[in-house]
Amino acid sequence: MRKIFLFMDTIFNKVDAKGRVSLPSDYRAIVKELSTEIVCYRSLSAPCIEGCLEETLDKLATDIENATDFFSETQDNLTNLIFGDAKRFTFDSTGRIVLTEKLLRHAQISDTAVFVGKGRKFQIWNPENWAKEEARIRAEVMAHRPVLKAAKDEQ
Amino acid sequence: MRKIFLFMDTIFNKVDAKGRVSLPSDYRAIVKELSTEIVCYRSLSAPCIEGCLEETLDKLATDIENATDFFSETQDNLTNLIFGDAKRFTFDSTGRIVLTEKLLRHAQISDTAVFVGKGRKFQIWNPENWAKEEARIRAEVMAHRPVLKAAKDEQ
DNA sequence: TTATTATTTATGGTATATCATGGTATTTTA
DNA sequence: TAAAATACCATGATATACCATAAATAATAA
Repeated sequence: MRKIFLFMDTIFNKVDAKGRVSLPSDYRAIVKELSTEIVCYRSLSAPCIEGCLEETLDKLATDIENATDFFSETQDNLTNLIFGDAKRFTFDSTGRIVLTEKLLRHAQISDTAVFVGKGRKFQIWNPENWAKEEARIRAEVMAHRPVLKAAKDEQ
Repeated sequence: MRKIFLFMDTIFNKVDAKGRVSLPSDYRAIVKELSTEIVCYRSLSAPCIEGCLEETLDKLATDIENATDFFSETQDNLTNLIFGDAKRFTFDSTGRIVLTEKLLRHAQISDTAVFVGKGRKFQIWNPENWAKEEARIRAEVMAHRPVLKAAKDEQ
């Protein structure tokens, strides 16, 4: 089995009237090689869709199982929110998934979707929102550059 | 055998006069693939029905047998409640289960049931109650953002 | 390098299968 | 035998799988 998998790059794909989008071919290759599936959900922190491998969520479910007992309410809220929102997406022979109305609305996506790699996860943005977000992140990282450097030096 | 099984998504289905509801097809696929059954019981903490795979309850029974240290009186009482309340639900050729009066009353469900995925478990809600509950959870999770972040980072 | 060809990928359209749901028949059991 | 529970059938709506073409990328030869 593949040791390394990383969602990378930024890809612009068309979304048709039915919500169909081609999953970037690199992403598809990962899914195939690991014989798993993609899971998507509304990001809790931004107006975008978040995606990961099903096994990533499975790991989370197992962690929760082990960390708490069957009746625990500690993580109860979290599981409702995450798993209640998440949905499995399989792609057809041409490599497309069909995004739901709920997800598209949350990310304000109409005719174009931007896939942004995040390593173990990826995000799907509306092009304009992503442009703004990228600029914001760049600015913030630049502003915190010295802190980042200091943190590295400390190790 | 399937590597991963997760109850996910939020699905609204009709409940007819006999208490019949379609089990979401994704849920049915899991039951079929693992050749097990669905078990439902009244949630101990909320006005909803809780469901899981029979083998999940079996695991719970085993865990309690083995974990003598944690065999507290309260846990013992809880298991009495769960196992005493739990009931197997098989679906017919069209994929429907028939919920009992007791369960429907507890969840205040009349004509529509909302299936909410929770990973290894799922819940069945009355639509209005679920809307309120979801809002409550969202608010609470946002307030405890740092905890969420820590939990997410662990995966 | 540049031109040409071969492959893979993206995307529009359509046929097909699946699903949810109302209804009916059959079996169970009280 | 009546009442209830269960299994089966029918249908419209929806989602899925498949086909065809265009675009883009990679590979090969000049």
